[in-house]
Amino acid sequence: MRDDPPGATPFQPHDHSRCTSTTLAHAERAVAETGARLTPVRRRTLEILLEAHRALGAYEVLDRLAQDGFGNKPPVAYRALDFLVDQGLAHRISRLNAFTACMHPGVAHAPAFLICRGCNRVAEAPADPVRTALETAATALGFTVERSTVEALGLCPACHEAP
Amino acid sequence: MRDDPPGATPFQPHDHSRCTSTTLAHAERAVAETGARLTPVRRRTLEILLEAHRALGAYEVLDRLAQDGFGNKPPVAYRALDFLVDQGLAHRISRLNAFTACMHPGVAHAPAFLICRGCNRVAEAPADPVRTALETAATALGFTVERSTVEALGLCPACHEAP
DNA sequence: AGTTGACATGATATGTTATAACAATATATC
DNA sequence: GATATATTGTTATAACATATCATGTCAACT
Repeated sequence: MRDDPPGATPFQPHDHSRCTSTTLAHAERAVAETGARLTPVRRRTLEILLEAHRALGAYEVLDRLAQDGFGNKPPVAYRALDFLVDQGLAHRISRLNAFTACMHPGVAHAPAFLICRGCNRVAEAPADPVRTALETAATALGFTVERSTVEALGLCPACHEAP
Repeated sequence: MRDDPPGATPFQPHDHSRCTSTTLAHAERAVAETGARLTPVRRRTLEILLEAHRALGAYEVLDRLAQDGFGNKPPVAYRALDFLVDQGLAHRISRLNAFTACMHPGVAHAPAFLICRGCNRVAEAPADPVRTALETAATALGFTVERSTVEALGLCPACHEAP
């Protein structure tokens, strides 16, 4: 067993079961603090996202939930996913119409998403300077930014070497 | 008649028929240069986007194409829209699953999109500094960016005043 | 313990967005 | 005008998403 280096991303090798359990433990606490509950469907949905370590469509999530004995109708997946997104435990990747587990829960962040077209994995990159630049551009046109989406499609280090 | 000020955006008043005809004229030339053809459906699709001056869903475009005697099946709209996007004459707004005419065709650009939630109009903002910041963040993780999406949701100047 | 109210889940139905696959037609080139 | 290529049309279906109403669960209060 080894610790993940700081700044670890899904693109780098890491102890997967450990990052999963750490995140789940955090989730329990974080959710409780807001007065919400991490119910079985919600917890399992988060696990599914964590196990995948890539963006999953709502229907992929739904299939797995159904296999585990939860409902098999779309709202089941969408409600759980929306909950996780609201709680900051998952992100929606607009470009893919899909969802990923948040890799830095608890830390205030509005990341840029790096989507590898080789292995389909998604990493979160620190995006403060990106947001700042966007704010500046928007302000120059008199536009007030409320929410923003920053997503990049390309190749991760591993897929770059072995295409 | 008056000229649009440099940096005009859909958020500011401007001579609409003029910006439409200018863009169409440019499109004819630009497309010819690449060896492609601006066929009737494609041309009409671009006109539809230009007339709307906001993001239109593929099926909205399709309805209008059908009214004009073109096919009424989804691929008709999607093909024309994809063509225009490939040619740099239109943009896809990922957040809205919708399309807009490009307001700065010909000029090399990878704009940030400012989406007003008041009036639904979409403006393109210069995004070079934004892309640079994104490149920097990605490179730090060994990720190579090929395409990127930068979209902001918020309020335009007009809607900010009169909500 | 029983009532209430808020939250959560399940089920039905439908709406919206997007593409694969193939046939028919137009256009360019030789 | 024969051939190749690009474009359009059609059928069918896949993939993504939400509205609505019924049912269940849990905690707080009386």
